[in-house]
Amino acid sequence: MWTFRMDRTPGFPAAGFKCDSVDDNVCHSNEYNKMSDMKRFLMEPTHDNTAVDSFLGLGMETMGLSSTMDEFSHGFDFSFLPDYGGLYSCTTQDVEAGLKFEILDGFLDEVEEVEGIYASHDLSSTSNHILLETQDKKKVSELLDGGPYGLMNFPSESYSPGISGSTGLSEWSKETVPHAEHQNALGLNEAGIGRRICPTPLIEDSSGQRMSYDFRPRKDAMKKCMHTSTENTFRDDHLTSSESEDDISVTKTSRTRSDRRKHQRMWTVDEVMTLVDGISHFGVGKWTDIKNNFFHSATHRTPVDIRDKWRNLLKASYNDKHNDGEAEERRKSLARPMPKDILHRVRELASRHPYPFSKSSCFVYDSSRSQSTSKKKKKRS
DNA sequence: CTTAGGG
DNA sequence: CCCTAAG
Repeated sequence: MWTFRMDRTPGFPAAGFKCDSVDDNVCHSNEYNKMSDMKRFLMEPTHDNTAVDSFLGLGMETMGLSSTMDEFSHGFDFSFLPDYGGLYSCTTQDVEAGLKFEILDGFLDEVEEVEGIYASHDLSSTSNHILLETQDKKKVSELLDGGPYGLMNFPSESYSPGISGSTGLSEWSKETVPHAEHQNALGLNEAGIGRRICPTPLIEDSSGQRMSYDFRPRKDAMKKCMHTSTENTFRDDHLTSSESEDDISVTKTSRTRSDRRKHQRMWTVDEVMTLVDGISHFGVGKWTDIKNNFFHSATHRTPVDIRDKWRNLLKASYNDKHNDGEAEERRKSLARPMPKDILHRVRELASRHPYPFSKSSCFVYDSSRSQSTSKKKKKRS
């Protein structure tokens, strides 16, 4: 089992930015060792995803997507990347890789929305598979050197999901859906997210009955691909075949587009960190900027969503601050243990930026510790 | 259209 | 997450 601890530093390459703090960009060398296992895992085609491919009819070649790759990559707009000296070691090939990744995910999203299925992003393993198959192994290796997953250097939002892997994340991430109703509907929140390997291509409903769907890509699917994200590409899988079946089994509830809270996607730790990074760069309140620069590829996560998340983070960090009581323990047993480091950063940023909470003065932070640790925050816009 | 706030 | 008001 891999245990990728989130010793991510402020300047993590997730967003392709350079922080004004010490470390910046590319993965730190000390992470290489940790990643080696994962790399090996990725390099080994032992996991037969071809079944999934054919099942979904998502074979890149089959769809002739490869031919359109150039078009895609050329039309992709990276102009949003500020010149923070932030270089993302992202070659054209990397971009294509990322695009392939996104495209596949785009189809998945399409499927999810249209069919109402949440086949979960387990299928992203398919993407990896394809990537690994289409790219020169050496090349892939290079890509991976930029991080646990080469495409993680893809300049947009947190492509670092891989790093967050670890069991801790899945524990944490599957909690964020408060309503059991959605949890059920999303299925993947129960077990899907966090384990992306799906040895079995069969999609089953909760009763174990196999279901068949038309996964052929649609016209607008392609269009959507351009802006689809791959945020939920966790890699914390440990091939627990026992759970793999649950990963895929998805329940389709009678939810329509009219329903509010359509797909409440839980925020991953990576996203949160990306958000924190974004806030440190642009400051609180510049949510469109943060969205465009740090969550560009995240179709969901509107500026408002980001703002909301920040609001919640503040609350979380606040709660985390002074509650060591018994109520906390009870809460923690059910909820995810939001990484302390993140909460610290949140608190730090919060002390720096006054959130426009005109009335709620319930967010009080002692500026004592945050000042001592301060030095990485830039200036407000 | 973007943000702040409240639901 | 959603909706709305306000700039």
